[in-house]
Amino acid sequence: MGSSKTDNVVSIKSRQVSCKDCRLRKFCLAADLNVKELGMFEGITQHRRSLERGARVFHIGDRFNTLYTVRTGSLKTYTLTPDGREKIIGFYLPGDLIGLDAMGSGIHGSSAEVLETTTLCAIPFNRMSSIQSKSLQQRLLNLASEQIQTRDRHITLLGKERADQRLASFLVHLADRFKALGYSAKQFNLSMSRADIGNYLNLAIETVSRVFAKLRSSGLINVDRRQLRINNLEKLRCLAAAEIPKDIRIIWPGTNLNRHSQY
Amino acid sequence: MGSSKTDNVVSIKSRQVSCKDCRLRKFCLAADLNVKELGMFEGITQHRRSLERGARVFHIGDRFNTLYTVRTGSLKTYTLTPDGREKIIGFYLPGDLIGLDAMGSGIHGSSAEVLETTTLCAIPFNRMSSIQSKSLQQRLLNLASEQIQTRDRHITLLGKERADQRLASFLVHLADRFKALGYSAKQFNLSMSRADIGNYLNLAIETVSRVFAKLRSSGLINVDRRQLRINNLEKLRCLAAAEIPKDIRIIWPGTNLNRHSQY
DNA sequence: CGCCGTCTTGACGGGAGTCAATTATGGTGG
DNA sequence: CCACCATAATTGACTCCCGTCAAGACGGCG
Repeated sequence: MGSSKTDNVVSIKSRQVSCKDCRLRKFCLAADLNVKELGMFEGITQHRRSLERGARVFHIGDRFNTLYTVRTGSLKTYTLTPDGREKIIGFYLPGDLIGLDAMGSGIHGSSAEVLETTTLCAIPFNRMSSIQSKSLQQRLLNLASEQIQTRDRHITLLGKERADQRLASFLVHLADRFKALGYSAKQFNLSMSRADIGNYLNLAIETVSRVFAKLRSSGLINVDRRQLRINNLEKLRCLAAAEIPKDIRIIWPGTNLNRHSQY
Repeated sequence: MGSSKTDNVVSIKSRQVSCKDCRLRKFCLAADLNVKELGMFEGITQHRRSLERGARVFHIGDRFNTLYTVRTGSLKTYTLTPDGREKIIGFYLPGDLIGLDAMGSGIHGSSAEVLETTTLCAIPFNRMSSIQSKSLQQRLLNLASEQIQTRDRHITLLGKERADQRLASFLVHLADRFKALGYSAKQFNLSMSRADIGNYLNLAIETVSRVFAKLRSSGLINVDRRQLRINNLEKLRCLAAAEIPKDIRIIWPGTNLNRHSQY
């Protein structure tokens, strides 16, 4: 079925929040626009009906023509491995822009799938380009650049060798993002499954489950299904960062560096 | 010292190849420029003296002001982990553009270090922006987008569970890039150390060495120090894709052949 | 030749993957 | 309301790939 869900877009202007008043504007493409530019931008942006869990926004191989900003909800993007399994690249929250990776080739190299009931703003790329706005061009470039840095941080995260560090980093990063959005950093729910988390972090689903259990029993977090509460964000952050450099072993030979029970 | 190496840039116009005749132009920012634009672009681009192995082009935390295109040689970029070790994000070959990740924040989030004697073209970002060229803007955006896709492929590569798949993927990717540059895909030398490769692929240096040995003993490649010869690129590609060619067997030491060594 | 950094090779143990069984949850229909 | 099932998640047992430690080989260079 491909990207059939992009068909029959119904603009629900009556219920839409105008870009001018949108509290997510500072995150999105329209961040730096003046009033006139904002009007033009709003004119081409389509506020789409909500999508249900599992719906695909675009798929690998689809022709690129639209950028999307998450308004509410969340989604994941993934590529396909040569043997046909999905590899999750990122999770996207309100304010995030998706589709940037396809501008270069004109073909989507990843798929985007909704994790929960989600609403998006759709921004036709051609029409957007026709808005001759220096601010908009600049903003687009900056967002692309930021996404490169985001990828770099993800790659760095995947370099952490131990499973608890990777999961802790993931949770801390989520907490920071929710905080930046004005939500609670300590309490939120995970819209992605354990399988998604494991896929994202290169961990088996059982390992994710076990690390959750360990973090819970150590008191750092509470988890019940998708509900997460972080009891000690700072210690979690330390765990995420704490890798024991090899030199420390040389400095304190024979020390029992029990790496698991310190938190 | 920071980015002191960017000081005292000496333009060696006398020996420089003009952008117009540069065989790497189709890869670089100047790809789509018309004659007039090309002249302006060439006017602001500085062709820098060669850098020696270990030289840093920019460092994490440096203020961003210049994009660089690799003319000859190669380099690596890396971030720092929270505990201060480097995590290699990518290797860059002639034609590649570096620095794009810093446009958004204005601060470099990664460092770039030369792996061998290398020459760069330096493109001051402000002056480039002052060239009001639609083609140039577009090209910049496309390259940023492509780098996002490159990162996504790298993340996908890191998701491969077995060490030989990751290393094979790495070698195949290198081969493809050399071929695209007009060099031999079958024979080239690795400008990066085993430690760099391991860091890039999330493998211990010993594992890299062992997998090289296995690939050599299975006849897929020849390696002597940094010299690499690929004897069977297609089978290497299959291994990278986790598709197992029937007539190749790689015997792992201390492993019974039950499970994975059927190839 | 001795020093040093890079790389290789061997031995060993552990963290996490795999397999499997159990529980919890949610949706559906009788 | 409960039986029924599918999916998600947990937990246990076991295996094994690869990281770690250690020693040695191989240049390159003064």
